[in-house]
Amino acid sequence: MSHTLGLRQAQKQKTRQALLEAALELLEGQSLSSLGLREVTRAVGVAPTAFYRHFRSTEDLGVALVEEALGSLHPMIRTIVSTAGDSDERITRAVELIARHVDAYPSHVRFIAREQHGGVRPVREAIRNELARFTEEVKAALVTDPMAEGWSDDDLLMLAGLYVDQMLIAASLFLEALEGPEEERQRVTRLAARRLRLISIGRAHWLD
Amino acid sequence: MSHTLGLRQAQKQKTRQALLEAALELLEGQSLSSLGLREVTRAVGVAPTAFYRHFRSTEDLGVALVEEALGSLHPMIRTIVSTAGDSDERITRAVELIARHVDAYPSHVRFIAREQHGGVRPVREAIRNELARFTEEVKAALVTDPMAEGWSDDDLLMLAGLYVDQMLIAASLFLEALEGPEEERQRVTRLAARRLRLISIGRAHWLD
DNA sequence: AATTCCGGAGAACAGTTGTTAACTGCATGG
DNA sequence: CCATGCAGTTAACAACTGTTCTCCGGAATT
Repeated sequence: MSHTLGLRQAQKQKTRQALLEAALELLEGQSLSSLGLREVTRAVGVAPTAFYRHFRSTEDLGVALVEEALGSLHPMIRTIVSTAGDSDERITRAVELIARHVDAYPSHVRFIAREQHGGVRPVREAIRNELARFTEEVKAALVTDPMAEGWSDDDLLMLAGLYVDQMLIAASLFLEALEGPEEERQRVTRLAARRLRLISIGRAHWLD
Repeated sequence: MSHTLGLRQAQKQKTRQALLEAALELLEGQSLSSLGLREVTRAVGVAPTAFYRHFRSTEDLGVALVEEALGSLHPMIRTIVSTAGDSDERITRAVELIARHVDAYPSHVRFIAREQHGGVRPVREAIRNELARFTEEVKAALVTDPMAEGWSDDDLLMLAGLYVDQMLIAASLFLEALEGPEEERQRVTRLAARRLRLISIGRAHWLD
């Protein structure tokens, strides 16, 4: 299946990746809808027209970025939901993993947070679809928990969505705290953990 | 106090308002960081240079839009938190009010959702500050509730933030459902209500 | 009634944008 | 080894951008 790409295609994917990375960096200070194609090629050190060999437009590039950014998030969600331990331990571990992910891929997180409600429809939809897949995955993990007994499918999906949204909010808060003092990070950690704890308590008493 | 503005200043505020409204409309299809000053003046039917009489830049205009958009939201929050009745009634009423607000000011909601994490720092900060004020207000309302007995200040702020974020998420969902079928709006209504209900349950058992 | 103030218009600027066409050189497949 | 394919280049285009300076006309002030 995985042919060792020819020299030709290898070089192509290399500049394609360079374009994506340059775009991600430029997007730290603006939104996708204002990102110019020339701006990106200039940052890479390539002719403007080379852009068209890889993407039809910056919109197109944005959609590709969604896959890349949320692709890196996918394994993390798996790790979080498959963590063992009691409720508090799992929450602490989840927040910790989120913080670490933001440290590792800050521009990915920024891009998703920014473009989730951004000005480019196809990108918004790509993010929405991808997040819906995450939510389904979280829901599937919740079903296996004995606590899920008696829960309707709809309610489980609601809970999963609540968790996913909280994770995104937490990630966004960690991002803002990235260049701040360590104490700010600690504050965010505690806040996010307490939010998740309250949701877990609500979950435990949902069927009362 | 309220002088009837001179003809001069009245006309000025009129075109200023026209600029804000035109910008808000243009921002339905893009982000603030890609909004051009000429674009706005063209939509109003005024010379590009007239823009400078009112704003230093589109960033400046964006900050002004934050006040306008969240100003309209302020009284709604007051209404929600001051509503009487048991938990379920209050939740139903709150979701209803949110839906109605989105119907009345869709572009305001869109602007806030989009620029909360958007590419223009001063605007992000203005939104963050304004939302923090809302959260404080919600917290102040929560304190008056007998259920708040034994709660720490920090936990109350956490809960208030949770509520505010959920309201914003609900508003954003209603916005997406605006041009969709009625059944989609109903789905969002039920989803938002159940989310708030779960949070309220968690709140009721927080001190266990 | 004369003077100042000021919101807006007009023209011009240098710089940027997306897109087109025709090209070059090198890896690829016959 | 030769012919084809194709990633990237070069040059040029019309259209657009933010910003400056100069000016106009009418409201505001005295």
